This record gives sequence, structure tokens and C-alpha cells, in this order.
Amino acid sequence: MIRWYTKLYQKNLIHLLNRLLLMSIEQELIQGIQKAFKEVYNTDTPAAPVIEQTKREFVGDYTFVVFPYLKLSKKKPEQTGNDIGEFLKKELAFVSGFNVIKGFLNIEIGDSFWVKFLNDNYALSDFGKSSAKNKKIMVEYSSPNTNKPLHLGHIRNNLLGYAVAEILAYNGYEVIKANLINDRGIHICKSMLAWMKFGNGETPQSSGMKGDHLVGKYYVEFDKAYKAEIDQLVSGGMEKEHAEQEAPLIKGAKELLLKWEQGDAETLRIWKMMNGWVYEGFELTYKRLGVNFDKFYYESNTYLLGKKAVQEGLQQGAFYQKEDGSIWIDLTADGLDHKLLQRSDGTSVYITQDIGTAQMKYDEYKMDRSVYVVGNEQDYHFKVLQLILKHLGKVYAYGVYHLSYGMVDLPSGKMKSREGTVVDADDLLDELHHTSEKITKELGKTEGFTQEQLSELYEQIGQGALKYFLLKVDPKKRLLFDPKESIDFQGNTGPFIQYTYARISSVMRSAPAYTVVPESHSLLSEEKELIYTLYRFNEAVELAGKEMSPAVMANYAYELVKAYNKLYHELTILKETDEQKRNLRLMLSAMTRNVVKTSLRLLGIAAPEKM
RNA sequence: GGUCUCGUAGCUCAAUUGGAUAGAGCAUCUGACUACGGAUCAGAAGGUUUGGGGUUCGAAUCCCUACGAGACCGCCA
Repeated sequence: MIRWYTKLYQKNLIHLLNRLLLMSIEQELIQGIQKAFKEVYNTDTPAAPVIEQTKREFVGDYTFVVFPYLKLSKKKPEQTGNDIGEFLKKELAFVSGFNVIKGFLNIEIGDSFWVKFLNDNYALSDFGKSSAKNKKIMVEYSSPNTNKPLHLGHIRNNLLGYAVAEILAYNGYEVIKANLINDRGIHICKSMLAWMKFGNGETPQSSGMKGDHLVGKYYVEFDKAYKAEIDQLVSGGMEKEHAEQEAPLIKGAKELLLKWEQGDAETLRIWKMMNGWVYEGFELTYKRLGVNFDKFYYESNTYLLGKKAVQEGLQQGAFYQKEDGSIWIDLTADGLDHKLLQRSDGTSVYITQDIGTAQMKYDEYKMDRSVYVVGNEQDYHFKVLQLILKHLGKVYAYGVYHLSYGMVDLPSGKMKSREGTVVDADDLLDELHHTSEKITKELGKTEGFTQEQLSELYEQIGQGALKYFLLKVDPKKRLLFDPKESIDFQGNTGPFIQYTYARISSVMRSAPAYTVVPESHSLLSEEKELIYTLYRFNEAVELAGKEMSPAVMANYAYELVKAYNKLYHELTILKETDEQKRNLRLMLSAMTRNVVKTSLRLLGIAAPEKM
């Protein structure tokens, strides 16, 4: 018992020390370089010398570029590199050698450092996880409208939001996942009106349709009928713009919105019922995608809140009122325009609701940062929102961050729900499930799986392909999706990473007992490369968090499995007869398995043991 | 009209945030399985980083300009 505790204690201690050490290896180099300037050249030390990883085609692990510091050394680049290299080699035990090419000082780290690193960390299932930072971040994502089902663009949003939240949590932040449901407004009234007019009481039960799809069907029907009305009015001689206002359907929808705002019982009943259908549908899709939320906000609850803030701002003099009663903010000093905050009839606009919701969120959570995962079409909106909050003197304004991601476009252009030119989320997931099933069957490696396990596996791999496909791209960039070209399962893909995980798992299942190796053990290039990649996991997690970019994580995972597969192919593991070599490779396998699993988890991708 | 993104191999994406000879995957071609899992590995070919100018030791990255693509600028959400 005592031994067990001691062991556990030691393990934790080692873990802790490691984190300190990990923090400091690059910093030790930096400090060493600063010291070198002081002692060798007797000059001021450069404030923050930059250390980078050495490119593969050169010998070495870390590179210091001396060009910017020649003013300090007053020597030629080669000479400066040599001076500092010599100093570092004497000063730091883990520096085993160096070479200088032009102005690049390539520093070599000795094998013993890498072996020790592996010995200390191979068994940690939470390697790379930061200790608590005592900071709260709210990540709002998904935030759907309740008048139509989710499409591929929403999937990108959901996956991004989820992955960013997971990555931030792994970086030590306390994360609150929030979803602001856009459940009121003219859009839902359109679906409602169409259902009332053409629906004949159809329900998800009676039609067998998923609730969100049923409501979406009426949204499309509204648009069709509305366009027909416009055409008719236009052919009767009316101007198009006028017709768009005068069509009976749009008038009806506006009337419905008014009734809703006045609290008309029948309207509210239908609204609640149809929203309920949509929620049931969303629930299924969220569950299938594996995303979740800690807090739901409903716009119907928050849309009036902003008005209070608007009154505050008016009293403070941050806003001004026009004669017709409408309220505005002047943002010309910030390089923007005047912005309406409240209509002349006293009703609130979109941005007003966001002001209210921001306050509500902060009152409840007092978070340090508030991240909004919203498409880049709303860049302007969020710029304005943050400015307004600043003008109102809200401290939390500075924590607002718009994680702006690019739209998912089709070869034909933008997806439009109303026109039905969308890649439906549920359809796409089904399709990938089937593709995955087909490929898996062709490869025929799933002996002993039950029907249920097979179905789960197909789903995991299909989603692995989709999620990786969407997440490996820098969030900021727009994404092109061609429905005619199926998502790959080979190469730089989710299934490739999943495959490597399954492959390592297979090795480990038949692995003999193994243990750490002496630090004097020397490494082959494949081994060294893999350890080096594993070592960089911390950096990848940190950068992914800092940039809020799951793409960093995805690309790291790909590099890692590539390094492992290379080693796997070039060297034997289980059949290796030299015990120390076998032990080292088993440690490498174990650690790679852990890190791949964590990387996938941070991306929301499942890691199957067999596939 | 104004503002803001973006433009890298045929296609989809990287490039340690200003560093070395711009890297991967797909597609094409060539090679490696009586196997520790071939959804793999090795190799070939593919580039004036949209064009032009500038900044400096050094530019895909920063500045200017032209062209091209997209988004936003509503008392819509």
C-alpha cells in the first residue's frame, strides 16, 4: 500500500518536474545564447533570441539564426555562429554538438536527453495537458436558426467550436460551451405560416420526417410560394421591389411575427410546437456528431435584454437618439459608420440582442474571454459589437473574440437553404457511413465484430474522414466541398490516423513486458525523429490553443503518424531480439498511441482499437 | 461606390508567424506483402508562390499597385 502511494507520488513528481523541464529546454538554449553574448562579446544580451526547429535536410535539432545579432557580435556570421555554438556546448550538458552553415547555427541535442524524455513520459495518458490556468473561457458555437436543418456549413461550425473548446480545456482553461439558439424572428414565422397554410397538420410522426427537416421543408415551400406571388404581381405590372413587400405571404409572416411579439396564444402554441420538432432533430444530429453544450441560450429570452443596455448607453451619452425615436451609435471615430441599435418603433435589432446576451453571459460566468464561433460574413457585426461594448464601458468587451471562419462553398457557389442548394448534414453523415462500410468490407479486417460493433466502426471512420477533412484546414480559410468527389480515406486523412492508432493498438496487444532503457542507449534516425515529434506535442497543443486552430492539431497528428509508420516499416518492433531496442520501440509505440489518441480526442474524432 | 478577407504543383492543403534548396496528400508513373495490420512504405514527375514594383543580410509572409475570387456595408437575422 505504502509502496503504491510512493510510486504514485513519484510518478506525479516526475510528471511535474518534466513539465518544468519541458518548459525550459528551449528556454535554456535562449538563456544560454544570452549568456554567450554577454560573456563572449561582452555586450548587451538580445532581448528574445528566437530558436526554431532545424529543417530536416540539415543536421541538428534547434537552429539559431545569427543574422539579426551581428551588430552585437561585430563578427562575421560564421564566426558568430561558431562562437556561440562552442559556448553552448560547454555550457549546456544536453548540447552534444553543432554546425554552422552561413548564418545558421544548428544545435544538436544528445540522444540521452531524448531517451530520458521517452523514459519519463511514455506511460502518461495525459501527456501535454497543462495544469489549471484559473481562467474561464466561454466558447459559443453552433447557434442555429430553428427554421431549417443543419447543413455542411453548420457542421464546420460545430466541429470547430467543439474542437477549440477541447483544445482550450487541454491548455488548462476552464471552458464553458454555449449555444445561442436563434428561435425567434421572421425566418421561423415563414416556416410557421407555410405549415399553417399548406401543412394539413403534418407532424414528424405522421410524415416520418426528422423534425428539423419537416420544418425546413416548409421554409422552402414558403419561399417557392412567395416567389410565385411576386412573379404574379410583377406580371400584373407591379415593380419588383414593391411586389416583394406587397406579396400576401410576406405580409402574413410579418403579421405572425407581430402576433408572436404580442404574445398571441395560438401563435405561441404553434411556435413552441414547431421549435420542439426542430430541437428533437438537432438533438439527434448533435449526439451523432458527438458535440455537446454546457449552456443553452434562447434568443426569445434574451432579445429584450439589450434594450436595457441601450437605455444605459443613452444616459451615459455613448449613444444618441434621433427625432423619430430611433437610437444610434456613432462609430465614425473608430473608422466605421453610424449603427442603428433600436428601431423607431422601439423594437430591438439583431445587434441589440447580442449586447444583451453578452451581459447575461458575463453576469452568470464572469469569464475572462468570450469566444464566438461565427462565420466571417459577420466580421463587421462583431467588430461593431465589441466597439459598442467598449463604448458602454464594459470590462468584458476586451475578452470578446470573434473566431471567424471561412464559408463552406460548393463548386456552384454559396449554399442557400431557401433554394435547396445545400449539403444536408444528416445526408452527408449517412453517405460517409456507407462509404466507410464499403471500404471496410473490401479490406476485410473486421473478423469477430458484432453487427453493432461494425455499425459503430463504420460511423467512427466515416466521421473521422469528414471531421479531419474539415478541421485540417485553417479555420480562417474558406473551404471548397465538391459533393461529386468523395472524401478520401487514404493519405492525409482521418482514417489514416485512425488506422495508425489501430495498428499500434494491435502491436501493443501482443507486446511482451517492457521497461525503460539506459540513457546511454543510442538512437537510430527513425527513433530519434519519432521522439522529436512526440516532444513537440506540447508545442502543438499550445499553439493550437493560442491560435484557436484545430488545424494545428490535425497537421501535427498527421506528422506524428507518418513518423511512426516510417519507423514501423523500416524497423522491427516485436521481432527485435535486442531487448533494449525492443523496449525502446515499445515505449515509442505506447507513447505514440497515447498522443495520437489525445490528438484525435481534441479534434472530436474517435480512435478505434481495430478497424 | 466604401470597407475587409483571400490568391502557393492539375486538384485539396502545409510552410514553426520575416529565415536555409517552398513541403504533404490526391490524381499519374515505378518499386516493396508466404506480413509485428498494404487504409502502409520507398521513389519519379509536377512551382517565376496571380502579374509588376518596393522595404533588407533574407519575402509566399510586410508595404504599394494591377488583375482575379469572395464577403460585408439594411429600421433583415
